[in-house]
Amino acid sequence: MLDLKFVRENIKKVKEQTEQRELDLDLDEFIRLDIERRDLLQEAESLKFQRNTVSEKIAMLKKEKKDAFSEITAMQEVSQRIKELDRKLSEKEYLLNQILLNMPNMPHSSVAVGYSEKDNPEIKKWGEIPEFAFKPKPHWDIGEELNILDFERASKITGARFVLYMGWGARLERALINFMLDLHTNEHNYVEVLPPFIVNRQSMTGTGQLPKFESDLFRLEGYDYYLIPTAEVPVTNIHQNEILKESDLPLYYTAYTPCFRSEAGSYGKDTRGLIRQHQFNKVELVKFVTPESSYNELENLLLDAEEVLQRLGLPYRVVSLCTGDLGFSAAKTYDIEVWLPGQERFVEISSCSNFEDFQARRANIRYKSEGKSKTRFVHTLNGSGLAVGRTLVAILENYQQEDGSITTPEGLRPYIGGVDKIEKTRNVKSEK
RNA sequence: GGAGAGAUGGCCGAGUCGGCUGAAGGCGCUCGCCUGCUAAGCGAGUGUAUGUCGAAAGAUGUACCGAGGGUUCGAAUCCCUCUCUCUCCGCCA
Repeated sequence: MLDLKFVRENIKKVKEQTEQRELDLDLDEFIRLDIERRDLLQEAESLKFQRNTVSEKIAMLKKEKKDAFSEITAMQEVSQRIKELDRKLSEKEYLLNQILLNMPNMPHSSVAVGYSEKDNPEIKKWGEIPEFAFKPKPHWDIGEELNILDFERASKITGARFVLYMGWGARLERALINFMLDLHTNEHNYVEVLPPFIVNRQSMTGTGQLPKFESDLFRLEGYDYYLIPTAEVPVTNIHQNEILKESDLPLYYTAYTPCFRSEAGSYGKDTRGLIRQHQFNKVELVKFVTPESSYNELENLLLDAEEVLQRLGLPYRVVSLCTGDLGFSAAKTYDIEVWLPGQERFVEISSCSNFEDFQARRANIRYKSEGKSKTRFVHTLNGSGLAVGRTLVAILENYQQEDGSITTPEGLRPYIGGVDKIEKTRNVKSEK
């Protein structure tokens, strides 16, 4: 959420911004409501002052057994008027808040202006695109041939866009989770967190998924609860409504969670394989930092995520999202895209963002330095470290051998009992 | 799911029959004094949000005692609804 005062004072900038994103927000209405709200507030407050003073006087009069009838009748009217003003006021505030909650963050000045992902500048590249003496296969073929990914049975169990990992597939996924968590906790100083996978409306609003993106979420029937679309939501909301000590900052958290996304509106996109699933695993990195340090922290967050790919020997590039491709809550985002030889394309495997105080304001996460009285909003950041399913995809496609087996990345071997090669997992075929 | 108890400031903990209670008292913390050092002692201060005045220091208004609503001139105190915590029973990994 943007600061009301900021919007008021920078209405032109905000307008340009929302127009560029083709958002339908009535900012003139916003200005009008803001003025009305302040007028109402002023009137209500001066009446309340009057009521408080006279009420005290009434108490005195009663104590002295004197008559207070005229004061009381006068205040009856004042109270009625206050009630009316308060009602109008909360109406205006509600409307203002709705507009604010639907207003996206302002991009950082270093973000390139552009309209789509084609305009995202490439920041860096790492690793060699592997050469194959044969035609590399896409992971869905590899996975099914090795009997480690079963899409058919998953759709029987649940439906489309779910996957069943079997044997070495399941083992590899678990190994990746452990590998990532160990790297971030042992070497990058993150505290491991295992949060609830179901959150309430307030948490979803705090990080910016609600109210605008309800259709992307799975909601529990009969509750105001949602399945998390990313660990960002529960982990960022750990400190919802808290005032942190500056000396405790920066806070680094890492969490493994499954992520649930309805993928509404993505029909026909990535329908094969496990690139786009309703449920996938992710190890997330979340930071709470001071405003002064947040952009430096973003660079380091990116490096922490990149290191996972480097240790796994997977080639990737980093792009910086342009203004048109930037997410709702982010001020700046780097996407890491891993190379998938089976599909001959780069696919997003991590997204590292600085939200500045956008989420902190929504979730009311502040900090205070020792001895000083003023509180400030923290800056929050998060990044995937990494999307586990897509990492598994990248390993299958980049490490595939001509005989159909998979060489395992050296860095991962301690997590899979030292095996250097994955071959066919035994499968039970039905006779139909 | 059933029965009961509770929710007050950084923490503990008072708040009588509704009225100088933003909230006693204690602890903690900050600053100052005192003191060979430490400890103890003494004094002052110590919430958040937002508005107004002020260059600033600061002064001042309003709101906030789990959340929302109601009664009242006036509510932490009375009434209603909800949420959460705890205890007991049931069920369950």
